[in-house]
Amino acid sequence: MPRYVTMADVAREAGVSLMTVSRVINDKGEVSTLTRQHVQEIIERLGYRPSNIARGLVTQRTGTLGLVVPDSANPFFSEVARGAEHAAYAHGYNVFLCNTEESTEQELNVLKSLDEKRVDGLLLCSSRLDKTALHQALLQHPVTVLVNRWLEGDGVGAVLADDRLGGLIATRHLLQRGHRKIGFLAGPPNSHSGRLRMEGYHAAFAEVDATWDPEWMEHCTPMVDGGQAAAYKLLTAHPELTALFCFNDLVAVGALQACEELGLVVPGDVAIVGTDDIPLAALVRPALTTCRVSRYELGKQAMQLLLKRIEGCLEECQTIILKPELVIRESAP
Amino acid sequence: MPRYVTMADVAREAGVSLMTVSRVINDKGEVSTLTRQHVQEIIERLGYRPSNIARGLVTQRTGTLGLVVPDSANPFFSEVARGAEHAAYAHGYNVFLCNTEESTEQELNVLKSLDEKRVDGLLLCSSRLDKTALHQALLQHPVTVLVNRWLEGDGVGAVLADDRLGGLIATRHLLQRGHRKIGFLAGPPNSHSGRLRMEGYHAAFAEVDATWDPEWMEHCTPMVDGGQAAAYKLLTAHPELTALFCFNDLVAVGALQACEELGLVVPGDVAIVGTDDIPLAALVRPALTTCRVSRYELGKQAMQLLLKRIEGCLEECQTIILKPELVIRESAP
DNA sequence: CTGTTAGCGCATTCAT
DNA sequence: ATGAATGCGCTAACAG
Repeated sequence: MPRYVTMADVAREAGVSLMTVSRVINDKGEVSTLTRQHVQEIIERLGYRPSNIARGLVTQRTGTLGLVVPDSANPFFSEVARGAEHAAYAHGYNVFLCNTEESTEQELNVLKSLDEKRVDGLLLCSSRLDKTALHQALLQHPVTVLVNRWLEGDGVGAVLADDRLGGLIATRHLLQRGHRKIGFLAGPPNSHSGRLRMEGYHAAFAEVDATWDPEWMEHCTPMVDGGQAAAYKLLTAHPELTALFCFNDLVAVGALQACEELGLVVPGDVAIVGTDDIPLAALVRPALTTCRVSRYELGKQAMQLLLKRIEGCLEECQTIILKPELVIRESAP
Repeated sequence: MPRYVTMADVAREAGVSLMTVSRVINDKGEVSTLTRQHVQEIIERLGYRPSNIARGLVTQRTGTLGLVVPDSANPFFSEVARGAEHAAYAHGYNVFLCNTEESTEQELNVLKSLDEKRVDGLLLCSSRLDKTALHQALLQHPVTVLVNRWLEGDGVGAVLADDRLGGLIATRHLLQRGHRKIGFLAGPPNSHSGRLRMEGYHAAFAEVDATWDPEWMEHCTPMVDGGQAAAYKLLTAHPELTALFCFNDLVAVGALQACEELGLVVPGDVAIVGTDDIPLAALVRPALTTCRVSRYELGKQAMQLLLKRIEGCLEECQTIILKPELVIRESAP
């Protein structure tokens, strides 16, 4: 394992001092064009790469960021991550990707490890920590921006989708098409987004003076299996339902499968609206009508906000809310 | 921005020397249980977190790894990444996620940035660099393991799927079902995997003394759009084809769409076999028959190999080859 | 325009 | 069982 080339090696070889090399590297201070070129050559020849870790020790900035998500293989978060990574890289930062596996203990662990790595900033997606624990955790941390999660009070940034509006426009669409008995596959009971979507769902009924039945709602795990089971149960118990609004597209796909099992035609017998517009949504048959928030944009904007705050603009707009839009496809035309 | 608590702060507060604190942190050397507890308490109270970057400067090990993928939002790589990240985290490492965006220039850039971060090791997935450039790049780098890419000669580790075998069993399945005119949607021309799958495709024909026509092959971008366009073209030009073997599942989904447009029933008129078994494969209708390699396993095994090599076992088994298995669903029963 | 001195936060080596 | 000195590779603040 041959040692890394150091600045001292370059300086010796070039016959100059450390500082001159440092200046060339950082394009700082006045260095004569001649020596600059000379040093440049030596750097090339020796294949010198400045150590960001040594540099970080003195500058107190590592050029690294932490990105914490529940599950980076989930198509939702993988897109958010990509948007975030892209924006970070454009500003010269590298990002640590950390999965919490939906576990709060693991979430605390990764936050600690990122802290020890001295990341310059933190992007925390869909944190499952409760208010107190989250506050506590952020105290020890550098600049933080939350994605898909809101925290009252202090000055942490946040980027969110307007989930209430999402629930509203999705349900409104179904109501406009004449549906009155609309089921809601609500996702996990402790999901903040889920609660907001429910509010929107109720608000839409209120707009047209229609009434909803609490029995029309069913919680489920936010995946295909969960959606299938919940849809099966709901449609069996309430054959009067003519439409379903779903927590996310995976759940909606599960609902599609449940309808298939029950011999119900979509959208003829049951119309279905999902949420998120993951790539899958356009590929299943019937293709899903769904409520889109750009996940890539979510990640990108969050990262840009984080970077601004790192660069010092802590007063910078604290909360960004992305509006969803309805994408009408076959499952609820 | 309050300064981080340092070891000196802890030492002063505890009334001991730096070394004692260091020993407590690293669980090293003999420290009396009493002082250990005392120091422990102060650490808790002050919320001290050792700086991995300072530590890295002296130990020459950062506890960080680089993970380079073409596109982390691609379901294939996002699963690989998750397996890799999981394994790394289990060993106390954090991983930098880097996207190359399928660009070799970008790939070189991220490799450079990871080098400057002094990562302890590198997991390089589906590198698009040619042999020479790859060799050149790896020279400057610490321990490296390749995923989905083979490089002859020196001692870099590699974990790959047996793509030739994949092509073989997929095509063999179609031949066994009586198909003789089988098209091949081959993916990008410069894809190594694609070439191997083609070999397997040809080998399967040879097994049963059947012949294939070079005209039955069509290159395409490895995504839904690419698959759709290529399948459309191929099926139009060669109406005699009764089956398609596809570079990956996204391409296969594109082929499904092309069949729909052309009024061809799958699998009645055209049978389709994909590759990878991404989650989507089971969700489209008809569900895809496909050739599965566990992507999670690919990432996990690669990372474990990398870690072993970092820990010193450079002679450790250099190449791991994962066998694919055929998953039979509706598109080619 | 260039070099010198100092120190970032920690672990290693040697002393006590 | 504990502490003092030294240096990891680099930049910031001064000097010259």
